[in-house]
Amino acid sequence: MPQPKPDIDRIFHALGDPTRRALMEKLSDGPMSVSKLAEPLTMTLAAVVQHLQVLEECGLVRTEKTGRVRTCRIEPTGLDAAAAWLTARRSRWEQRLDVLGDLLAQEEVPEEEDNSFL
Amino acid sequence: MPQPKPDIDRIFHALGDPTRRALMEKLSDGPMSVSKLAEPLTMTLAAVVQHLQVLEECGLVRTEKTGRVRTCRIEPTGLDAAAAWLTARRSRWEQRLDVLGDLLAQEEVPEEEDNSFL
DNA sequence: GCCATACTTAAGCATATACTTGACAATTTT
DNA sequence: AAAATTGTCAAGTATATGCTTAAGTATGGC
Repeated sequence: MPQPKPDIDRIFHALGDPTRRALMEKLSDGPMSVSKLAEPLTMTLAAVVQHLQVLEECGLVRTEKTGRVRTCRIEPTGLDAAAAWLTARRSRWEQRLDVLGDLLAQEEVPEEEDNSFL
Repeated sequence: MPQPKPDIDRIFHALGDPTRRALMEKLSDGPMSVSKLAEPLTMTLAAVVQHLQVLEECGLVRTEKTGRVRTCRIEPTGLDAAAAWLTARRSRWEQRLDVLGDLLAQEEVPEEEDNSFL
């Protein structure tokens, strides 16, 4: 795998905004129209649409327009990459903390990218 | 708990920047001085320090200065909140998708707020 | 003491980001 | 057909962000 990165970059950036995370939380309740999503928010519909575009471009949300209403829903696999990154970091230094007990070794840590657990 | 949010807010924002995630990855190899961290990056030391401040303020990294060198290390519990958020979202709609499958087996998708099954 | 190392701090800058407004288009509803 | 609903699009703006430069502080080695 040469560079599977640009995706995770946009995903984390997307999740970095509190409004967008709020949209994700709202959508966890189930598919919803844009105006329904925007309803409780203190911003214009246009702003919400812009956030939705960000979420859709990085694969966190899928939308479909039927008639005049656009229905938004969570893309189930969308968060996988982010979850994988977090898990990898955590297992990495947990592993290191275990070993840290016995050695202050100067040996290099192997550059394994083991995502097989996903 | 009135406000358990501001923390996760800053954590996701911190992880939203690719340089800061790179720092986290580098620190997964073990504790490191600031200049060692900055070495492979194409930016000034000052910039790296600014990123480190962000990481430290949200509890992802802990630093300690001894002599003239500041040693940075990952704070093991730092990513917990973020991981918890992701897990919660995922389990939420996985659960929903399961129920939705059952519903679809019988009838059409309910249009209005029928979230009683959540 | 003197100089290099390893930061620290403050200021400034250029771009990115999260919005707003307003004008428009497509679909329902009446 | 007219009006209301639901969203789209294009600017524009104000602030946030990532970075640089430059000057300063504290420590360590000679």
